[in-house]
This record gives sequence, structure tokens and C-alpha cells, in this order.
Amino acid sequence: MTIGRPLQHQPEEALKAAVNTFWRSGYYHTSMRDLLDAMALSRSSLYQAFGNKEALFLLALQNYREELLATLSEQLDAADNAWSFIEQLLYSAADTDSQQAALGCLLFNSATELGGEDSLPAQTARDSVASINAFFCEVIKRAQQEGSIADTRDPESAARFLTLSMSGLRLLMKNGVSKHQAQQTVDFILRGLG
Amino acid sequence: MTIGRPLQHQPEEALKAAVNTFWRSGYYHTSMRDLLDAMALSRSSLYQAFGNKEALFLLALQNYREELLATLSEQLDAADNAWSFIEQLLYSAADTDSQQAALGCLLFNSATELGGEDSLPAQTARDSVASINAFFCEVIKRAQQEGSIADTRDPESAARFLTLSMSGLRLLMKNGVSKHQAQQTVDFILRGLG
DNA sequence: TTGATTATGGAACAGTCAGTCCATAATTTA
DNA sequence: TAAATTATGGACTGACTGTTCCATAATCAA
Repeated sequence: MTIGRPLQHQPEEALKAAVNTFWRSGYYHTSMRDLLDAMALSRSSLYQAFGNKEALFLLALQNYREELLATLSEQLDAADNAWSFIEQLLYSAADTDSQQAALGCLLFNSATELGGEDSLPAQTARDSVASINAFFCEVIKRAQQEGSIADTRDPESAARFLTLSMSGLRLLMKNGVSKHQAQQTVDFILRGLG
Repeated sequence: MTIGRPLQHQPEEALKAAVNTFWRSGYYHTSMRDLLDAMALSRSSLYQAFGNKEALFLLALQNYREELLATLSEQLDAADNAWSFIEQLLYSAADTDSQQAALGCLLFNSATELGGEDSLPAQTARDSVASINAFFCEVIKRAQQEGSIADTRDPESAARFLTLSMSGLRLLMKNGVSKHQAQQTVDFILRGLG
């Protein structure tokens, strides 16, 4: 066993609470008090366990990204083929309820908020978006192998278009567009992609 | 003439400086000190002339939106037709240098940052995005009259797709995508739209 | 039980936040 | 010149910011 007083909190659950807090309020507008309340631990414990606000945010971004990529991989494996995965991805994004839609995606939110900063959080946010884009690129390539996307298309360009579309779709949903309207918009995306 | 001591600053230029400040740092992360420095006036003058931070932000959003819509209208009038306006709009967005790209669009930034809040700034940000979308809708209708977009397309859906695309393009540019890569992505947008 | 080790609660810190207030400056009209 | 009016500079407020520090609590090995 480890020596010393045992932890009185579960770091994984605390981190999830931190993710949700940053998700709701963004990096700068989230205060340590917000985090303390949401994570349900004391100042000392938070700083001892996670370092500081920036380090906690980096960890939250990483956790969110890994969980997102894991979910996407599962859905890809469960789908009949790459193209139907893309369809499901877009239509399910268009089908989120308004409360969840108001949150958007933590990665897109962070990349937008931190913009072109050269800080570590900003760079990490950009890297996270790039990792999602890289996943999409593999999906595109598989769709091309399966014949549902023309081989003549540059897969990286197509992946960027899909990233662009997901990000734009999140914004539309944040702006209060209805599910039906969002679905109609998805049809344009699929036409551009196919 | 007006009675009393005359203004020692030009409200229009000060407002532009405020716009740029909010543009760079967002609503919450912009401090009154940032605004005072950028606007080059004293605390008293700022509060007397513009009320408070929220009121100034609303004014900045309005100013940005009006100027953007005016520029778009000019470019639409100068274009050969609605479709070539759309092309130019997208390709010029893909052609912004990295410094400007890092800023993105104040309206999309604000709508993303303030998300689903029911505050006045959040509502105004959403309304501003909606007004851009409404402009795009008129452009789409004109393109349909001119025969460059099929009449079978729902103009409002197409407008939302164009709004989504502009927003997504801004995110890609923020993420460091090159001009060439952005141009390739625009081709996907145009294919989806046409 | 004692000593070592780690976690926690809470006080404290300097800095920043948005916003207010008042004395004073600069202009008008009379 | 004097009174009225508006703008400005700057001190000030109370609340909040992220972070540090220390005494204490809770566990382990000896």
C-alpha cells in the first residue's frame, strides 16, 4: 500500500466534473471556485492532485479528447461501413437536445476561445482538433476503399471539410436551430462530401 | 453648440478600438483595463460615454455586425452575380493571413463563447449570427433566380449551410490550416451548395 | 506507540475585477 | 467675469482572481 493519508476523493470523477465545468464556461471564465464546487474537493487537494488551473485544463482537454475519440471509434466499428458512420455522426449531431447543444464541443469551443494564442492551452486545443481531423481522415480513406467516396477526392481535404462541418453544425445548434432545420443542413454537408 | 466641456475623445474611434479588443480576447476575458488602454480614454469617460462593460459589448457587436453587413452588401452589388459573390466570399475567407485568421469572426466567436446563456450579450450574439444568416438567405434566393442554384433547394437550409461553412472555415483558419488547404476545403462547400 | 508520509481544511496573499465618487478642468451662455 | 453644464483624472470600494502556506488529520511501517 501507499504510505500516508488516503485520498478522500476520486480523481477520475473529479476530472470529469472539471471537464464539464470548462465545457460550460470555457477556460478563462471558469474560476477555481467553480472548479472546487463542481469537483467537490478542497483547494489543497485540487492543487496537490492537479497542479494548477492550466494543468487541470490540459488534463481536462486530454480526457475529453480521448473519450471522444474512443466513442467515435466504437461507433465506427459498430457501423455497417464508413459512409453510414459519417451519416450517423452528422445526423446524431443534428439531433442533440437544446440543452446539450448549448454546450457545443469542448475542443471546438476551446480552439475558438483561445484562437491564435501561443499558450500551452491554445496549442493543446489546436492539437486536439487536429487529432479529430486525423481520425476523420482515416474514416474518409476507408469510405474511399469502400467506394462510397470518389477516389479522386483528396482525403485530407475531405477530412477538413468534415471537421469544418461538425464545428459549424455545433455553432448552428448553439444558435438555436431546430433539429429539423439541422437535419436539412446535414443533407448539404453530405452532398458536399459524397 | 452644446453646453459644457467638450469630449476629448472620438466615440467612433474609441468604439472601434473596443471592437478590436473584444475581437481579440472575447467578452469575459476582456477587462475594463484592456478597454481603457485600447480606447485611450479615462475610466470616467468610458463609463459616461458607454455605460458599462455589457453595454459597450452590445454596442461593439452591433457596430461590427452593421459594418460586416455593409461590406457584404457592397461586395454583393459589385459581383457579377450571386453565385460568384458566394465564391468570392468563401475564397477570400480562405485567403486571410494567419494573423487575421487567428481572430476569426467576432460574431461566431461571441456566439460560441456565450453559447446558450440567456444573458443580453448572448442573445445579441445569436441575433447577429441570425442576421448574417438572413443576408445569406437573400443571396441564395437571388442565385436561384439567376439559375446557379437549383430551385428545388430550400433557400433557408442553404443559407444555414453557408453560415455553417463560414463559421467552420474560420475555425479551420484559427487552427492553422494553410491558405491552399483552406481553398481545397472551399471546393467541398461549393459542391454542397450548388 | 512512535515516526514517516501523504491529504486536507482553512487562513492568508497580492493582484485584478467591474464599478462608483468627487474634485477639478474646460467649455457654454448670460 | 460669473454661473451653468459637461468631461475628465484618479482615488477608492468590495468582491473575486489564482495561488501559497501551515497546522492538522489520517494512514502506513517499525
